[in-house]
Amino acid sequence: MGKTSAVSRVTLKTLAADLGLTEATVSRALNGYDDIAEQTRLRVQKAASAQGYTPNPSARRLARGTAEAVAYLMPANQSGVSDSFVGQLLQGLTESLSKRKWDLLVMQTPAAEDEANTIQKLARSGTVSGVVLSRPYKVDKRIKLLQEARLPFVVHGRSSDSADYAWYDVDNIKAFVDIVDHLVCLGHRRLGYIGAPSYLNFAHQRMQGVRKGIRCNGLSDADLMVEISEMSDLGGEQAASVMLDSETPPTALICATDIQAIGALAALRSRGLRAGVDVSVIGYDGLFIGKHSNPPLTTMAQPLAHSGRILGDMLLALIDGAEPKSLQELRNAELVRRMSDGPACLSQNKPLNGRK
Amino acid sequence: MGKTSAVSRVTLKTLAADLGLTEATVSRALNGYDDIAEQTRLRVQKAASAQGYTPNPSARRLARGTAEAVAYLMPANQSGVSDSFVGQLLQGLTESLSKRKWDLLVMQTPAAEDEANTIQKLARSGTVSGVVLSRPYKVDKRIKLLQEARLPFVVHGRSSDSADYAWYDVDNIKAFVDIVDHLVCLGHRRLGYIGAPSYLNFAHQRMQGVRKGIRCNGLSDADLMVEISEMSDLGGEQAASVMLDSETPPTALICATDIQAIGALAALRSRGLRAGVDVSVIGYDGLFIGKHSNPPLTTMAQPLAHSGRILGDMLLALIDGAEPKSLQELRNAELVRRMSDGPACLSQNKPLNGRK
DNA sequence: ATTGATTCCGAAAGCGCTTTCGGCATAGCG
DNA sequence: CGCTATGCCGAAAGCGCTTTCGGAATCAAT
Repeated sequence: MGKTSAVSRVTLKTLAADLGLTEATVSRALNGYDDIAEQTRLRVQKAASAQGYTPNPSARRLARGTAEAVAYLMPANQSGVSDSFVGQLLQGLTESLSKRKWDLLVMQTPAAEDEANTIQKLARSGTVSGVVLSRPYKVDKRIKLLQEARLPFVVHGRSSDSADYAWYDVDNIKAFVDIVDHLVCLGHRRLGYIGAPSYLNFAHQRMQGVRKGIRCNGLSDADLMVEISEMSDLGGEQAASVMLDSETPPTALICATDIQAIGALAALRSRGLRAGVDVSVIGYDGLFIGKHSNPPLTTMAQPLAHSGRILGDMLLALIDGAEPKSLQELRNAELVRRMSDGPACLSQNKPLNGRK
Repeated sequence: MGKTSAVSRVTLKTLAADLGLTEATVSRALNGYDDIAEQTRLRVQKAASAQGYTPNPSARRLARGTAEAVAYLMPANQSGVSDSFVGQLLQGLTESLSKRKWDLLVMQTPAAEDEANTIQKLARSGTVSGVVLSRPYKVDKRIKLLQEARLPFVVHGRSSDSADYAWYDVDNIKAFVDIVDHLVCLGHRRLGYIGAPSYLNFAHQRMQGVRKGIRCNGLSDADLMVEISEMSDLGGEQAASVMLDSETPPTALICATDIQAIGALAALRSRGLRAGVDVSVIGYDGLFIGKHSNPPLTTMAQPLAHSGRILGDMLLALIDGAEPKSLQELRNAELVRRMSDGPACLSQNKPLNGRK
């Protein structure tokens, strides 16, 4: 038989012909215009679903002049460790968008130089009517470009100046102040911070939080040791090693991300140190997997349960004309204590006297 | 200044007017037709990039009759644990598609009943010219629907009858035979298998693999204890608990996924059993996080490094007219030994004699 | 100088849908 | 019965781009 030619498409034209109506009438009937007799509308709808008519989105978009689609800009996966939140976020986004039957595109901004290009193309081509941007940089060109292009967008996170656009973020500063508070309460006086590259604004914020926490608790910069590493277990392990092997090692390690914290735990183990008793380790993210690390990781859990849907809803509202400034949502992270934190050993807090 | 009206779009028409040419000519110049004088082509290209012209994809798609886009059908996230591979896969897909500047849509097939509907709409509307499907069921209606719709697609994984379509998969059977072999070599004779719901075909395959391994090693069904659980740490923990608390507990636990294996480790710990010495535990997936479990998890690592790109390339080839059957790629998983497996204690192998 | 082949560009149709506008009915009113 | 209002539908233009076709030049060949 050979392959029969492609299934002949059912278009407005064929539908209209079948019904003895005009394309225009059928279109209006299907799109809820009120100048169509209820009876014909029913007839049309029945025929449409019977023949399995589905409008060609390109044609519709072209005619309507709207994209009926939004794009998600994936964060560049720098260190090989894929971001597990992407899946969840996308799921939420699709949920939110499906209410309007809009499409979700995912894109990656390639090399930094092409960034501008990519965004501008996106805006000018009218491929999408909105954008969700994850994990902005401290100063993020993409945001400026989106603003200039007048393309509605919401940011998952915030860049340094976040006054003028819509975002959904967690209060990183507060979260890390809280961590410091907690640790100080436990008697820790010499802290180590394992940070992430600060061009990522969340990393910057978390660092700020730690600094603020230090000040608020009457400690000085001398009481804080800082190492920046890449966001991977290895990075965390190396950073932790440096601090642990220093003259006056901190009694508690605060990590910008759980991944790094998990690496830090490895560094402890390899030195025979017990996390939670000899040295405290606290991460951030609330990764489910922290429950099963060795020992289970105490962490600041960020609420990303419905972040995807929230971002989606925000974007839709924005496209409908809402004020960006009215769409800024700040959530709080929550400390979930597992086993990697504990009171400071007093002996360790005064090593200069104790050891020498 | 109030907001200036939307940035006026630069279209073929405006471009052509500026250049004193026809839209048709400009279009052909930009699309590499050879009936355009080299000199005008240059002139056009210069003007286009100067004015930042980007063709409207809807218009182009409509005119060309091709979607220039493919869809990724996300696996439904059943147990709350988001699939971390989604991010990686998408990254690979975008890479592959960007070669042709095609778009990537992600969709989720909603409730099982709507599945047919969703797929048919996808096919009939011409939204995309191809589909990537992840994690098929043992018998997967979506696959049949895609075939009937004559929409090119590649499957990440295989359903039970995989002869006629393109797929990329790991040899699950071999992987689990290998696991059994390995365990038997280590002296284990009583095995437990923590499986996943077998409507997911990979789960079925893995189960088959275990069974085959048992046979090949001269063991009988009586030597294998099986528990099916959902794919989560808790599921794994519960399943492991059941086996561990049975009359004749297995000396080694094979888990369909790392997540479950990690749960199984928890079950061991809570019983004071040492993974790797009292009971062996082997997972599957090669999740990075297994390095940091307690103890580090021995696992069969599946190669999903470039799976996204491979799937993308396959799909493009398919759309270009390649034979589906010629696009079937089977990879092997690889055992990475960490700390959760070890030789069987002889005493444990004969508990009926030893204990009673 | 005439013919035929090239080279290059314009004209025009069309992709499938939306939307405005106008017109023919029918209904409602005095 | 004539009038305007109303309900319903067809006609037509257009969204921005592609692609086929034909025609006006230019060129080479006889």
